[in-house]
Amino acid sequence: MHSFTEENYLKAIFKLIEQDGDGVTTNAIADRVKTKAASVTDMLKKLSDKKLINYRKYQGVSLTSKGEKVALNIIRKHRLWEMFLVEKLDFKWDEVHDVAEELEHINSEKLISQIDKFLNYPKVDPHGDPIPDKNGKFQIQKSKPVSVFKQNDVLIMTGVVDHSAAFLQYLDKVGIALGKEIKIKNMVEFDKSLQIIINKNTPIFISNEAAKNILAIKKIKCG
Amino acid sequence: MHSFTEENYLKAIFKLIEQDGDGVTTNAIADRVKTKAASVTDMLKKLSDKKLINYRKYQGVSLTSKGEKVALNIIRKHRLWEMFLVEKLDFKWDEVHDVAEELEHINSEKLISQIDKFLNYPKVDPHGDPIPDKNGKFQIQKSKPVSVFKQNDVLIMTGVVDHSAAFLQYLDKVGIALGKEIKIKNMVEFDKSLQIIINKNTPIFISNEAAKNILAIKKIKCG
DNA sequence: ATAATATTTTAGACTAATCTAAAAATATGA
DNA sequence: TCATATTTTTAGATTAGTCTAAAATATTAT
Ligand SMILES: [Mn+2]
Ligand SMILES: [Mn+2]
Ligand SMILES: [Mn+2]
Ligand SMILES: [Mn+2]
Repeated sequence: MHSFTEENYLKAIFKLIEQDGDGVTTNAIADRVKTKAASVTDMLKKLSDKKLINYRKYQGVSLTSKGEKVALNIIRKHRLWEMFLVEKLDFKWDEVHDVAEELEHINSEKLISQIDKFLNYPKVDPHGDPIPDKNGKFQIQKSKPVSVFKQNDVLIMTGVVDHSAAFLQYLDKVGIALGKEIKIKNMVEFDKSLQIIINKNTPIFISNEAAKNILAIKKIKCG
Repeated sequence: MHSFTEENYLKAIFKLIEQDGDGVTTNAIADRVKTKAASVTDMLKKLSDKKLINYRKYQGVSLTSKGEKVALNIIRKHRLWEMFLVEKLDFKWDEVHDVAEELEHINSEKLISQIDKFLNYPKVDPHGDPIPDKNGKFQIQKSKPVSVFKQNDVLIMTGVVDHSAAFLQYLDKVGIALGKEIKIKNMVEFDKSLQIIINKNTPIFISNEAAKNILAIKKIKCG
C-alpha cells in the first residue's frame, strides 16, 4: 500500500498541522522525521503525485482528505498497540512508544479491529491521547496544562504534552497518573512553581516546566 | 540490527537446511524468497561478510551458529505471533501466516517474552510446529505423514506439511484438526486413498496427496 | 572424454530513500 | 528598497535490494 517511510511522513505532517495549522514547512517535517530538508522535498513531490498532500513549491503543505485518512489510521494503530502493551502485556507507559512505532506499520484490517475489540474499544491511549475509531473520528480533548489553572482548583489528570520516557518516569515517581486528582494548593510567584496535592496525599512541589507538560480538566463536583 | 530482507533470507536458508540438509542452493533460496538467483548471490555475499552463513562460490551455503540463532529467533517470533492471533484474537489457523510474516520482524525482546508468558509458554504453534524457546531450543517432532501408517492404526493428528490456506480450509471442512484421533480403516490399493475415522465419526475418504500432508503420531493406549 | 545442459556468478542498470553542496526563492530588517 | 540571512529546491552521489543478460562454472548424458 504505502511504504513505512511514506506513512511516517504523513503522520509527521498530521501532527504538525494539529500543532500549528496548515502550511507545514519543509524544515519542520525534516526535524520530525529526523532527516534533511532535501530528502523531505523529494518525498513531498512523491506524496503530492499520490494525491496524499497539497503541495506547491515554497508554499508549505497540507494533507488531502485521503492523506489525512492514512495518517489517522496510523495514529489509531499506534495508540491501540500502546494500549495493548500496557493493558495486556504489563508494559509501563514510558516503555511503549518505540515498539508502537514499529507495530503501527503492520498491515491487517482484521488484526487491528480484533485488538480494538480485545481492549474493549478504548477511547484514549496510555498517555491520555484519543484513539481515532475505524473512520478516523475521535473526541477532541479540552484538557489544558496544569499551569493555566488557579489556586484551589481541583483537577483530574488527563494527559501529557511531553511524552518522553524521562518525563513519564518523573510523573511515576511523584505519583501523578491518568485519572488522579490534582488540587492546586498554591503558586510560588517567584518561579511559578506549584504546590499540589495528589489524591489527598501530602503536598508536593512541581516546577512550572512540569506543570506546563501535564494536562488536566476541572473536576466535576459529584455527590 | 539485521534488515527485514536479511532476516527473510536467513529464515529461508534455515528451512531449506531443515528439509534437505546443508549445501543449500542459490536457486532453492531464490524460489523461497521469491526473487531471482542473481539477487540471491548478492545477498549471500553480504550474509557471508556478516558471518551469518558459510559460503563459497558455487558450493551452496550453510548457516553459522550466529546465523542459525537469528533464524531461530525469527521462527520463534513467527510462531508465537500465530499462536497469539489464534488464541487471543480469534483468527483461524488459515488466516495467521501472512500477518505473522510481518509481525516476526518487530524488534523487542520484552514484547516477545511477554507474549510468550501471556500465552503460557506454548510448545507448538496453531499448525503443530514447535516453538523454539528463548535459547532456540525446541523438541524435534517425531510425527510422520498419515500415508505411512497401516490399516487399523489409531493416530493423533499433530501437524501439517502443506501450510496453505486452501489445504487448512479443506481440513476444517472434513473435521481434521490438531489433537483429533484418526483411525485408518482401510487403504484403497488402486490410488492409495485412505478411509479414515475421525474421532469416532462416520468414515471419510482422503486422497493419498492429502494423507501425505497430514502429520500424526501413533496414539498411546491409555486406560 | 567431450558436448550439451543447467546452475551460479558477474556486469550493468533501476528504484526508493537518503545525503552534501550549490542554486533559487523567500523573508528580514536597516 | 535593497542587501543579507534563511529556507527550500535542485543537482549529483550513495546504499540496499532488485532485475536482465551475459559469462563462468558445474553437472549430465552420450
Ligand atoms: Mn507513542
Ligand atoms: Mn501514546
Ligand atoms: Mn506461518
Ligand atoms: Mn505456523
